[in-house]
Amino acid sequence: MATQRPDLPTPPGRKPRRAAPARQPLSQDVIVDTAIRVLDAEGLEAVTMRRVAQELGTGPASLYAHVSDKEELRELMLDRVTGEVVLPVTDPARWQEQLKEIAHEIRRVYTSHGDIAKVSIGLIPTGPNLLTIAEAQLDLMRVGGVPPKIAALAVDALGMYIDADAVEDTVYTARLGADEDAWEHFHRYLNEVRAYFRGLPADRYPNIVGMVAELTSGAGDERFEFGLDILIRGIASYVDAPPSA
Amino acid sequence: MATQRPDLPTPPGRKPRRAAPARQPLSQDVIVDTAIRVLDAEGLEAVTMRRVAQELGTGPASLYAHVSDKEELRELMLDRVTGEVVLPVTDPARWQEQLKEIAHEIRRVYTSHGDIAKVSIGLIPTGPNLLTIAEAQLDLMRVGGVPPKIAALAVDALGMYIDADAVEDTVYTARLGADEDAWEHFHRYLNEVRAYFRGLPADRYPNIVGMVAELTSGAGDERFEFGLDILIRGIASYVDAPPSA
DNA sequence: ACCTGAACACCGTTCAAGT
DNA sequence: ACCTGAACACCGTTCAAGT
Repeated sequence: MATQRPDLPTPPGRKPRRAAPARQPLSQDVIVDTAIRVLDAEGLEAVTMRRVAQELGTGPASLYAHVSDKEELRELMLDRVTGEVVLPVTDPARWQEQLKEIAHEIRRVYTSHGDIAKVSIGLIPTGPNLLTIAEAQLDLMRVGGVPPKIAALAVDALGMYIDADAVEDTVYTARLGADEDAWEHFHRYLNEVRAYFRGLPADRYPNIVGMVAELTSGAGDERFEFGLDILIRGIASYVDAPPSA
Repeated sequence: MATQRPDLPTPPGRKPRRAAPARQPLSQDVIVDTAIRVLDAEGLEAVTMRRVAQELGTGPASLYAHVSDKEELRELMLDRVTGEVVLPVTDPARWQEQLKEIAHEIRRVYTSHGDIAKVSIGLIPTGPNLLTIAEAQLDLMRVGGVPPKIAALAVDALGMYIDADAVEDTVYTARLGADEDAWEHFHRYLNEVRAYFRGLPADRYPNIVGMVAELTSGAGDERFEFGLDILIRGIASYVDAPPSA
């Protein structure tokens, strides 16, 4: 590695080999790394070709040798991130609980990476890490006795629910930059919504007005848990009871 | 209206009152109208401030007198579109079916307006039309005996599912412009996915490889129906049986 | 093969100036 | 009050040219 002795200063008149070599040789990996760093710090909107290139000390055109376009970069980011999801070993006795554990784990990983869930929505999962997750979910439903067709659709429905929830979580926390106290801002907004609902004409919206508390409660984990429960109950209802349709 | 006699040509030397008056006086309504026209024809991405302004024969700056920013315009578009949703009159005996009917109706309206569902995802519904839909859903669950807390969360979960499905539907049909046969393109892509799944290592992805048919079937209505069924079954499971949590 | 500068055809938003 | 031109600070992508 060291063909040079760094303890001696460069002799006068000797030029460094290159003016300013890019710190790291460009590659798909370092591009995705950098993009994720920007994502974590400033959200998906900040991940532009130009911004990523700048972060790497080069121009935007240089990225196109390693990534076909911005959409591909986003999908590569998603698959990298989903690699952080830790999956349980299938335990037939706990298939419903483990299905929930996976959902919680995906949610944890997504919400720790800005609004990456936006990339996932409406995308057929083909990246290796997303496939591994689907495989684990299918395995749990198989041992649980869920009919294959239902299981396939359930993977879809679960994915949609997790994605949509993660996006919702980040929309309000990421709407304002990281400089403001996002959580407090969200609560202020929630209070505005509550007041707005309460002020609605009760004759036109009797159910909404009568359920303001329920509609604006559980902002986070609790709400997610309940929705998940609805889904898992629905899935479990097909065990030994084929769909009527 | 006519203070001028249009059958006679303008006398020489008489100038028309104004050089080229904008066809319609600018207003929030005509801006939203125009934006939706662009959405229907070319999708949400094409709805830019500049494009809408151009369509109205003016500059982008002119829109800011009627709309605070692009995000507000998008939300106004969403609420306008949801006004097309036709709601059933609550029939207690058919609450589950009617809940499904509403879901289908929203899906129909969304998919007929490009990828407008993208605006809905992760947005607390506050527009009058979205509130009317939520009110109808809550009413059905109330007469069905669903506990209020579950009903509130179910509105959320249903919304997420419908939104995510509508986005998925449009991602692949709208990805290529309207000039190509989008449906055929989608089928070709689906076949690629099938071949890709089939070629996966069966020892690592036994469930996926063994369920290729189920995983890539029902592209449209059928898949939506099944997912909806899972959700409604889950919701119904709470009737006279409070949540364990 | 990989990288780059410069250009092309776009963005959202602001603001001083006009009517 | 409403509208506008011009400007500012950005975009994604292409392409001929360099090494």
